[in-house]
Amino acid sequence: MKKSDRTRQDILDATASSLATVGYTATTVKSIAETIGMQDASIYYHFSSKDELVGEVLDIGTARAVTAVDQALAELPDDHDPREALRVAIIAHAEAVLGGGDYPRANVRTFGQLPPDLTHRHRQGHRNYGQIWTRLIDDGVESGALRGDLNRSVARLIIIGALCWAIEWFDAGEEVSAADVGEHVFQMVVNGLSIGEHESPAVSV
Amino acid sequence: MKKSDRTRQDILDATASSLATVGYTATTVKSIAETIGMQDASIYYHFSSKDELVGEVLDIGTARAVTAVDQALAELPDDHDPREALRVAIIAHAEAVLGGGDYPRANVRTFGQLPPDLTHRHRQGHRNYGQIWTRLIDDGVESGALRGDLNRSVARLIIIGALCWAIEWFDAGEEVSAADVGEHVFQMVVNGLSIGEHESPAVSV
DNA sequence: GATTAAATCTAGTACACACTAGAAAAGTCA
DNA sequence: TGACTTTTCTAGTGTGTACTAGATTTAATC
Repeated sequence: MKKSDRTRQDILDATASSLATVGYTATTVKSIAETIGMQDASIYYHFSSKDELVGEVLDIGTARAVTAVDQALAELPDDHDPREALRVAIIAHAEAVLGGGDYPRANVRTFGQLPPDLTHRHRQGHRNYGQIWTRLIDDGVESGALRGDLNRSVARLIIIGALCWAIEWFDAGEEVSAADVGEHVFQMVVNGLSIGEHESPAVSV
Repeated sequence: MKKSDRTRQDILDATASSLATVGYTATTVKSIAETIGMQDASIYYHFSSKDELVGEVLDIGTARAVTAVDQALAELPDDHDPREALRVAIIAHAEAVLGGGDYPRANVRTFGQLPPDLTHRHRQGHRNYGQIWTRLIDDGVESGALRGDLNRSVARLIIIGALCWAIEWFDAGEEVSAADVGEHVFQMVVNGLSIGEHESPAVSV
């Protein structure tokens, strides 16, 4: 039972890496097998189909992202500012998706290119993840720290979107770190780019 | 010479629509041909390959997005606030990509799932588009309207990212319009979600 | 209406893909 | 060692893809 588990893990790792770098379509069963020195047919001893394999990778990815954010929030002091909670969550997400391992990256990278079955399978996971952010924003608005004149759902999706899209341009080799990206998103989205006084005109939505 | 041009246009339209809704891989030559009531082989009378066809659609998409933003900026009064320029550009982008036609949507939707050749082909177009935003941010910082303590390149990519990712969740049928999304991005990114006083700690990047 | 050109179709090729069946090898344990 | 199980391989199938060649039809021109 030992060998099988290790090979299985190798397959998952190789798949996560491939998904994260080249996406769903370019991730073929053959290419996965090649990176771990196997024949493509051998993959099917461990997984019943490509999509089951990919699905498992994506499950791990969401789980890791959720854990990263939850853990960061848990480390906050009890009397924290709601803005600080948002900051910590944003940076944790950025580090998980940009700086972290292949699994969360695979999740974001393949978003929008998965076959319907897989998309549907992960809908619930995404919803759960979204709820973390919904609560953060609700807390901020209800405590009076954040503006209440914006559509909270749209605000949530904009924050997550800015972070997710970063995977398309972020380069781990450059001088800007994953945490830097998170800090920038926080600064912009919470404090704003503007200097000094500015009206915050009510937005009718 | 008339018939050919019209058919060619039909092919381009069908391709743009397909790319915008199902992405690159699921857009097959056969499916394109079917939507316009042709045989797949007939496509090759008008285009030499799938990627040449797709490339042309993407070219049109970038051109339309650039035009939309440029036009919106051109309509501003001469003494406009740099923040207002950013606002107008953001909303124009949102409307072009979310509410507009299939061509700009195809561009954003297929980003990250194109074969290397096509990706490379459009790199310059994206650079040009990015420069519009670079100028807007530079103007804002240099006029003193926007903070200068953030990495401008990162800021630019975060704004564009928030807008581009919106294509993944935006639903034209809902009560939130494309312009609403743009307005939200502007409000968050420029004015910030925060209420009242807040330190803007220098970010070291 | 006949002749030519433009446009589309029929019928295929070649290839990459996910996946299968059964033989072979590698590992396990008495 | 020998019997058994687990794991991997060899060799294939079927399907969907982009794309081609040549016949056929449709449109334009004289």
